[in-house]
Amino acid sequence: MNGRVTLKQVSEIAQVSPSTVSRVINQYPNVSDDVRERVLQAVRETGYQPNPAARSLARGKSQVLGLIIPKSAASVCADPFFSYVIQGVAAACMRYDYVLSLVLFHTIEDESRTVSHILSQQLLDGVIITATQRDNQSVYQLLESGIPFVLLGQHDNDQVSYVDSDNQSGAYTAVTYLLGLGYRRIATITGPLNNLAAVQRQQGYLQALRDRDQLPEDALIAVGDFTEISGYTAMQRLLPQQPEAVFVASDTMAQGAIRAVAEAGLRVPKDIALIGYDDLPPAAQTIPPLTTIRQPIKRAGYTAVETLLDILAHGAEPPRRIILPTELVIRHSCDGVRPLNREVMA
Amino acid sequence: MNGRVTLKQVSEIAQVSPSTVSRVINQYPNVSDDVRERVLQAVRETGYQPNPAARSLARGKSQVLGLIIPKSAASVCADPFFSYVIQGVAAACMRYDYVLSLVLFHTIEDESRTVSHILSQQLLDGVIITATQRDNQSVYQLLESGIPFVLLGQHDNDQVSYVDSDNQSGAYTAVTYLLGLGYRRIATITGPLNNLAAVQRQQGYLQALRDRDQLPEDALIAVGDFTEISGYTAMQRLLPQQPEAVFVASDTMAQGAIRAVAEAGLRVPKDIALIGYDDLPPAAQTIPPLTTIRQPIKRAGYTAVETLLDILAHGAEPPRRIILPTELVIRHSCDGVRPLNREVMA
DNA sequence: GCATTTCTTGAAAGCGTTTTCATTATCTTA
DNA sequence: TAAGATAATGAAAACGCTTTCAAGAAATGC
Repeated sequence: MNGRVTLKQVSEIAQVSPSTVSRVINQYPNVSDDVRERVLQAVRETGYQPNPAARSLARGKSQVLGLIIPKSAASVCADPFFSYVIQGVAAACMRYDYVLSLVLFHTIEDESRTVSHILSQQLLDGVIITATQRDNQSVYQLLESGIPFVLLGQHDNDQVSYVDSDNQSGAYTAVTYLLGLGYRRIATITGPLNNLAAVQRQQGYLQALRDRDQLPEDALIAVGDFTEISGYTAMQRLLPQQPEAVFVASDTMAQGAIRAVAEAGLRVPKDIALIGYDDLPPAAQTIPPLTTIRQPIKRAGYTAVETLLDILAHGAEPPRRIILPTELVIRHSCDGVRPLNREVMA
Repeated sequence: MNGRVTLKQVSEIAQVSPSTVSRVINQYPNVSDDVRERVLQAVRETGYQPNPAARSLARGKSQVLGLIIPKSAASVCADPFFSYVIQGVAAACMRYDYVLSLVLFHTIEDESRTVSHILSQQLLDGVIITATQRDNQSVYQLLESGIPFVLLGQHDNDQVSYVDSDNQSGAYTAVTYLLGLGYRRIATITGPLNNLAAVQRQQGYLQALRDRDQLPEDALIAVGDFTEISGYTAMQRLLPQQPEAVFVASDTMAQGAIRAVAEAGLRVPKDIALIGYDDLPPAAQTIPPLTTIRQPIKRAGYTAVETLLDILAHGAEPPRRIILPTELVIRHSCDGVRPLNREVMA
């Protein structure tokens, strides 16, 4: 029938009290089978759907989750990373019947003001925040406010629950793979060092070298900021050092690196091998297609929601720490021949 | 004070009835100045924030807007278009104090089921839907349901309100620009022809040719589907026709086209000029940087929300049709020298 | 200066659920 | 089979706001 059926009307049709209908709807155990069936029948007939507002009011929960992305508009667009996060989170919200409230910031100044504004609305049951900056203020605001939240990305504070992918191990795998192919003088282009993920990838890089008794050289480490152009300039700085291979901490930067290599009249992978990180769609379309480390961004978003719901149900203690595994995706940017020193990969 | 202050508590502090507080909060005119001031003072003191659930219930409005993106997960990610849409919509929702509920579909089968599910929830005050497919079912479902909605993209049905950018004029500008530079034998790579925007861009292309007395040739029209790879193959089909310039209906396809040109041993823009459409960030990073038509996607999202709110406030009649202008962004993919036939651009 | 209109305010009835509490009906168990 | 425990149900009170209605106060018109 029409969409404005109320619980009371259902109760009249089923000849029971509203309380009982509510119990059936919410799957309480203490309802006799025949009554339950009668109610369900009435629900089916009428097409009854509980009114979310009334439910929120009575239960004191909004059934709304916030996704806070504290990044300027420009960078959200440029980076498909956020598309994936949003997708994963949206899918999970859908799946668990939550409404997703998306909060994007345009400027840093907005951020703290808006976060506290958001929180004071008592609108959100919980929050997911993507904050990879090490010193992000919003995280502390959330912590202080006591609202349940999950961070996408890691954090030092031992009260925060987070979901992240294993940056260090991903980087380690990448570099070990390059070493296994026989490459030496492996350089890296890192992300911005105030970004925890960037630091962890760098550490994975260093660890892999050390485990194979390679001495890391400062000259082989160029700092970027995850943008294409920064990959381009970083690579230009690296080229005089004549690295045989480069571990680039993001696919986007790898694109820039490829560009720099090409402009220098060199070839990937013949003259220099490149391995990226992220496995975003453009990675498969570079020339040559990029060998890279896939991180399960979408799944991380999904998992973050599930973790948040778990916290909502069972409390924030103990904090949840979830690290998702990464995966090596082999394409053709490391296919250069390195007959010397060739080893079998672990 | 704490976040659980209720209107009634405020009313006690201000020594007025709850009704009066409500009137002040909602900016009703009929409140004497001194009373209003007393109430506002109490609100400030307590940090009172209205409870959204209670308000929704009483008003019968949820203050939630839905954004429906009927696209498979993969394509949403691949296409930054949607990032922009989401941003614009999210920003506007924020601005007007609405909650954004994001609805993404994974499969087409999901679509109609989920749309009706969504609608039956009586959760959404209104909906924005991005549907560029000409025969999209969801649009009819929305129409039938009577829920207020705005389409991002155009539609034949004369009851639907929409916001879109001016595809035909954008394409017209692009082709006219090429003609003005002296190029002849201008080809086009179109989007999928079940997509209205794609068709309109094609029409703009045709019209521009006709207006300059150029005869369109079927052999110079290659159909793509907005993906990089389709641009690549379309360009391969076009090359034997030796076009001097190509109007490519999306930047993403233009990237593929550049790739095909490069592989054929030719150069953009020296041997063949290319002009794109969209002006997404990657456009500036192609080699050479892409001259393109900028469409204000984010602004369209923002405007769609404003239009929807207008409909919510004043009814869906008459349907709103908003066409936003596009803009020519000149970079370096049309810089080839064409000494013959050079004309002044209109 | 009295009747009429207009303003300002408060009381109270919703809005559609959930949930507590009390009541009755149904089992156990001795 | 009586007493106590347990299960199934309904009445009614929240939840926190908006809004209608009525009443009293102030302003207006003649």
